[in-house]
Amino acid sequence: MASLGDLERSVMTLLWDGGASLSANEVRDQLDEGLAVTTVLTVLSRLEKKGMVRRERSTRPHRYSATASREEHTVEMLNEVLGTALDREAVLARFIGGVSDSEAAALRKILR
Amino acid sequence: MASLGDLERSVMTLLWDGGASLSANEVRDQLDEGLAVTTVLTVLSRLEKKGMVRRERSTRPHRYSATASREEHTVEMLNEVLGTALDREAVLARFIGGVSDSEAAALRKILR
DNA sequence: CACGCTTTACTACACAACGTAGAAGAACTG
DNA sequence: CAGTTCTTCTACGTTGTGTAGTAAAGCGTG
Repeated sequence: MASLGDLERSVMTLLWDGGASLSANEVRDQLDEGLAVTTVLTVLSRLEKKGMVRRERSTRPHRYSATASREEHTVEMLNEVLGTALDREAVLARFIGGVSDSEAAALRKILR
Repeated sequence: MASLGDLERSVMTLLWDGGASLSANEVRDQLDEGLAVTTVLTVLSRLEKKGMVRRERSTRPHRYSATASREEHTVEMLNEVLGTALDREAVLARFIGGVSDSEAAALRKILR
């Protein structure tokens, strides 16, 4: 449902990491791929339809921002995947069993 | 990379949950969607190309089985998603913070 | 207010993934 | 060998994505 194409992901990366909202032109410039603005506009519209981008229509270049942070989005994806499991605990166990030591330490703290 | 279409997922579900290997005809019958066998064969071939299905070519109806268990596959997906995170710990923290109490308890045990 | 510049909307096309299946060829069985 | 069963190859429609042109809409300025 929230899978992203390459260009879509690049755009989201800008919106996620930049913090501030961007106009289509700013996105195009920062992408630095020599794309037409209309291309960027199309992608932004599609991302808006997917609910990943919010568009400020009241300003005159419309400004776009991510509706969720990168972390929130990633967590959503993780939950979507976990939702396909029959045995959630088994999956979680294996998944968590595979993280690094420092990550495991952090998790122990969280779970306490 | 390992995303599945609806039919592909249905087929994998049969192979995962059935345990044993299946022939194309058995898959078609168990799917119970009135599909042509050739349709099932195409899907099985595509799943084989994706590395999710193993095909026994030496027997005469070829028999198909999943190369990884459902859990293994799900964990793989989880790791793929986690791999897109910039701050893995932050993502893990939020993700784990959202699981149920009993799941959290199970994880505490795992992490000990 | 009219004109030109900027921005947006609409439409379009190519390409890949997937669902779907027919036609034809290969293999087994009696 | 003939008939039946199974597999391969090819194909077509649909959908998602990358890409962009054209036209329409909005805005600033004389």
